[in-house]
Amino acid sequence: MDRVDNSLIALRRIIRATELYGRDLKQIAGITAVQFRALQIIGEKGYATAKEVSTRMRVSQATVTSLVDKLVRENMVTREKSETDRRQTDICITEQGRDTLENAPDPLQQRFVRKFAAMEDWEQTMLQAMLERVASMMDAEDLDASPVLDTGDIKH
Amino acid sequence: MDRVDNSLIALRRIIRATELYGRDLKQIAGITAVQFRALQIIGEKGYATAKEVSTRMRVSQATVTSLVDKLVRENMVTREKSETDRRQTDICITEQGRDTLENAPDPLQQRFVRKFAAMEDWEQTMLQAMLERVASMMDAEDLDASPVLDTGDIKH
DNA sequence: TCAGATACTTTGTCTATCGAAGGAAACAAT
DNA sequence: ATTGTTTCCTTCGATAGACAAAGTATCTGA
Repeated sequence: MDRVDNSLIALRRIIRATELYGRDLKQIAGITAVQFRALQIIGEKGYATAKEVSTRMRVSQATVTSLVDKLVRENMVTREKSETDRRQTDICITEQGRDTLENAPDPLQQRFVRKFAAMEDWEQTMLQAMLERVASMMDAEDLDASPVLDTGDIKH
Repeated sequence: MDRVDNSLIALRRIIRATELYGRDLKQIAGITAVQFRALQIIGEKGYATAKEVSTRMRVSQATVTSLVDKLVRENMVTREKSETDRRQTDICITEQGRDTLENAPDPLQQRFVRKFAAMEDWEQTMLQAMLERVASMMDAEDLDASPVLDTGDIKH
């Protein structure tokens, strides 16, 4: 009967771990988790519109504007008026932005990845299935998950 | 090979769901997730010192001060000088604070709890085990997990 | 062509968070 | 006792993230 409770507690611990990691990242790498998420999205194709970032991160456009302001100040990205639709602004990643993307530390994921790799094959499969199950239990809509674990793609 | 990736994506979705829920809570219930966490801790015994809240939430005392300021403004808690150690301030929950604690909506947990309840017995057990496993994969230290799912204990 | 939609920025406001500095009380050691 | 240290809390100033509302520029469909 308190399987639910224990499951929820575990969930809290997981979420908490990512929160704390976000704070570390800020201190260590000089970029915040949120800025990093935005940078990741921009980095995927090398550029992105504000709208796209806004939609994918699920924040308002105003928020994206101020986020991009900071990234511009830090020379991670540049703004360039779109040629095709002059209402749009392409936010383009710079060399330095790429650099940051590639070199940001990701101790949290590494910890996960390391332990994951150490598991038995069947256990990995099971874990994946379970996590996906929980995810669909918790997010109603079909969310774009990318903006969240704060920490870039996995480097194997 | 991309079992890790898919697992991480699922994890991101889970975390994202809790983030979005926090924003909803704020709009609907007029209290933010963070304030709610603090209120929960205070509510456990009916009172708590700033230090205790700070330690358990893992934020600075300065943060707790401003957090408590807001809770005081909203009549959720009161400050009272401790009798035993006059450096300390007891933060005491009020009637209204208790009320908020009891009546805050927790749609996210409810969604989880509902679906959890619908699962087979063996599946519940398995899920719990898996979540606990992931939690221990992600948090190095023995964290106090309580301040995180933003949303109070489960009402069965 | 022009009215409405769309994309973005600006402005102003909130919350959450921190570090540094400081007051007040408690404790410790002579 | 007195003096020095530590602990607890608050104040102050700063920053990030977030949003709403209002404004600007551009596009599109009728």
